Amino acid sequence: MAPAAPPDESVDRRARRRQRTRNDIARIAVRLTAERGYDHVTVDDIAEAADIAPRTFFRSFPSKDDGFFLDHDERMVFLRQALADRPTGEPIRASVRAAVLALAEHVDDDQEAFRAKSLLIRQVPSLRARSADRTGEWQRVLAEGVAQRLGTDAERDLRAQVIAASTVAALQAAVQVWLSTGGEATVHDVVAEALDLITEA
Amino acid sequence: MAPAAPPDESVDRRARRRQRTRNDIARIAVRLTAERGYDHVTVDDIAEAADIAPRTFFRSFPSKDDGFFLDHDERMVFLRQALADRPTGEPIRASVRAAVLALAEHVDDDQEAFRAKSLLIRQVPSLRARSADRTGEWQRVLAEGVAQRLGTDAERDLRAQVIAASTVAALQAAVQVWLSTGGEATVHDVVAEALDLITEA
DNA sequence: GTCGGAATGGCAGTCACTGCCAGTTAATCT
DNA sequence: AGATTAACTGGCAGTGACTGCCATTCCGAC
Repeated sequence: MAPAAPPDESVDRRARRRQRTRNDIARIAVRLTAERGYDHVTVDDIAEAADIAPRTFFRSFPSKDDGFFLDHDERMVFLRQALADRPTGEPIRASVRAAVLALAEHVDDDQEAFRAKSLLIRQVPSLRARSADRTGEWQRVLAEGVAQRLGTDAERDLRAQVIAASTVAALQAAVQVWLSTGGEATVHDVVAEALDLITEA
Repeated sequence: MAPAAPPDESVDRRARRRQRTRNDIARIAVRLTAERGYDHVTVDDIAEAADIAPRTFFRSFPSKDDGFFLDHDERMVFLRQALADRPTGEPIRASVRAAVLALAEHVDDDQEAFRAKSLLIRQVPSLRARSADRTGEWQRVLAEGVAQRLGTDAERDLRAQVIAASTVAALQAAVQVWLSTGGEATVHDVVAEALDLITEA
């Protein structure tokens, strides 16, 4: 038998609790790594600092690295939605641009945390690789959105793929430059400039 | 005292021998993985099939994954050189385009092997992530070449980074589409088309 | 209060990878 | 040829990420 639908509140409560734990663990993992360096922090260390059993860590995150990409999934959802929300009449590049800029703005909320985490990721090979892979997922999201607009099959539409890929690449490049320069500009502005540079000769 | 310079021949011999071993191991690793799937092949399996001790495997490759990226370093050197070889008067985008196309042509030699390996990499998360990271190195090479031409500092020059990033992204996208479609076109042609699409509205 | 499912913990095992030392090979010198 | 020396290889023990399994605990629902 299907169990009686539980009152919303309790479900939310469980989910929220779970989410809070994840946040805590992630925060601790990042802090410890910043302090001691990635390979001087074991999962056991993180677990102990978070006051959980090591086994439990892997119930919250599939791997040690995943604590560093806590908000990735939400951002993917956000990006997909932001793109879908653009008016259908708008030129496709403009829509993509707007969606990505919305995402970038999202980041400016906690620039310092973002900068710290990004620098860490850039330094550690396994995190860097993971990050690059996840960037590929953003690209997939964009490509699908674009293909949907164009009425094509994303995987086979070179145009959609190139638009998505070059956009994400520009975003990525903008963040890297932002990290390397003092950071007097906001992420949003640098990204905007980078997006303009794609199509410029 | 510095040892007397050894006759070239012997040095080359050692290097060649070493290179041959590496090739052998890599080939075996790819074959086994294609047959059984990535996580049903241990390093011990590969070592045994290659008739070496497991410990020796890690003398040839820093990690299990690295066998799949055997020729990466050569390609980076090739790309750097190809870009440096372009005439200084040429527009920068044209130079980058020519260099990347030269690289793509390089691949058409053994399309089938390239396709098989690429499909494998695309399937396996850790290989995919590693691949994405190495793609980032190509981007760095291109960005440095571009910055040198422009007389700027690569890390801080947004324009150089965006040109490099969007180019590599297009290359990447082209390969993915090539993999997804039947492959009636050559890699070179698809890449050329992708590069054109970057700057197109 | 108690029932049932979800979350947690602990344990043992696999596998990637590393440092260390010993044995082997192979190039160089006399 | 035989001694010397450096590179290559192998084995061993240890660490750390991750997994499957089972016992325990927690907590909302009745």
